[in-house]
Amino acid sequence: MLMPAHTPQIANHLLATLPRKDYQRLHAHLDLVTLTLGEVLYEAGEPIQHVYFPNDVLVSLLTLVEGHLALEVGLVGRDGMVGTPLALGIDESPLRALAQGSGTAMRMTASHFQKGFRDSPSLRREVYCYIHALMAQLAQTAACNRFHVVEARLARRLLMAADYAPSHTFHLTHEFLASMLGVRRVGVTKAAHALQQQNLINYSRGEITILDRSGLKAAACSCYKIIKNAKH
Amino acid sequence: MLMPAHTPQIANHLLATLPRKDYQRLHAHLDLVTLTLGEVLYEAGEPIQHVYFPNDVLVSLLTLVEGHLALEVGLVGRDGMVGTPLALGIDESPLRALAQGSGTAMRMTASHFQKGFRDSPSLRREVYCYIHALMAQLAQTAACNRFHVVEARLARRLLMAADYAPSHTFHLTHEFLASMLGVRRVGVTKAAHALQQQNLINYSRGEITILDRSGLKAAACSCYKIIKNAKH
DNA sequence: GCCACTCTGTTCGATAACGCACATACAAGG
DNA sequence: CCTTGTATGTGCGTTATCGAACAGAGTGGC
Repeated sequence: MLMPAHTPQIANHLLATLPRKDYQRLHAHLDLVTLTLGEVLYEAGEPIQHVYFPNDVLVSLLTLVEGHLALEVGLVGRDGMVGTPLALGIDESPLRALAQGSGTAMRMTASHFQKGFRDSPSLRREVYCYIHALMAQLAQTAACNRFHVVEARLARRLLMAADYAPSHTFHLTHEFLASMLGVRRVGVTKAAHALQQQNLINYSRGEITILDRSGLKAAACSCYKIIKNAKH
Repeated sequence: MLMPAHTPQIANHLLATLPRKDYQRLHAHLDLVTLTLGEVLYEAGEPIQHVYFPNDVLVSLLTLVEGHLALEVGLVGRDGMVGTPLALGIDESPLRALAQGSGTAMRMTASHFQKGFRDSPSLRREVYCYIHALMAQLAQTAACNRFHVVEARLARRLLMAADYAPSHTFHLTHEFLASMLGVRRVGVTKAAHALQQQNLINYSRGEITILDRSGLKAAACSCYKIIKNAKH
């Protein structure tokens, strides 16, 4: 892994690739926190209190559209950060940030982040680069939502969950996935059923296991590869 | 308007709100260019040669998905710039930038922009703020593509065209709109027909006129207002 | 062992959009 | 005038998804 020897718990790529000097200055203000499924890191339209650098947890970014449940438009894992608007000089986001499972992240208050951001050119470079990747992800998601069928989108979503989750099993109910994908729960049930019959996944009462990763890739839309490759 | 007296042709908001001193330093490297419908300002995955600050022209950002025509995921008008990846330290975009009509923009080479960007804190602030608004637009588009019917999305798209176009009539064929919205040409024909029967618009062979702006707003999805309000 | 709850599976008709094919209509040029 | 090309309109059967309602099935508490 990329993490420096003196901080074994830092799996976040943005932090891990900082020069040691820059990292140590930030270190004093970074807290290791544990996030739980369903935790709202910030709400759309409200001031961002903290930024988060996920280690082994997935955070989703959701848009709120009237008459619909929140729709997922982006996913942040250990290669990103939650709270990018602060890096752009904005103190709130139009999106809600929601933890997708249990795991750890490095947390920093907004003001400490802003100071650290000013003082570290390396951090700025990393974060701006990540913002670019996130924009690519938002654009790809827009296209994916338009063109691809539920089954392919579900496969993509499960692959992304698996990439960031600590284990190959994770907790996601059909109901919850339906909200993320912006479809009915029944739509997810059907798609998940189809994937299970192809022996790609297995699930029961919210516990999903990936059986055949490459098969699932074949069932997913090309957006999976595109988004993955955008992060470099 | 916001444009300084000494540069009557500068209608672009980002440039117009710069302090005079900062603007004058940039001025030497800014060219007034005329864009024509269909002109590609940069291609996805190829180095960005110039940035553009639109005056009275609309530029759309398109994602390329295999098996489909390019889908519009964002629109840049006089309140934005084309070439934001350069501000994030990236020299190419995953998106294609396409001029949506004839009009003028201020153009700058990539390297001059990067230098000007380093030297002007005001420009940086403006551009980062715009990047935030653009991200909000991408996210909203993703949701809009998922939830809203063609007629509402068409209405929104026409309103946005009208907001940035010099006149209330503009040239957009059904075929072209279909590609932007990611639907069949027939879908646009039907939706446009419906809007025309409600006396909201009028069109013939690509020339579209808006007859009832507020009526069209009512027919459009709420995304129109949301995206507009995000730009401040 | 029973109850309440959550999660998953199934069915129904309705609808929006699809792909394809063809018909009309208008404009420009020889 | 006639041809060619572009733009728009229409009809057809098909598919993905919707909304709503209900039927099992596993899990945990009492």
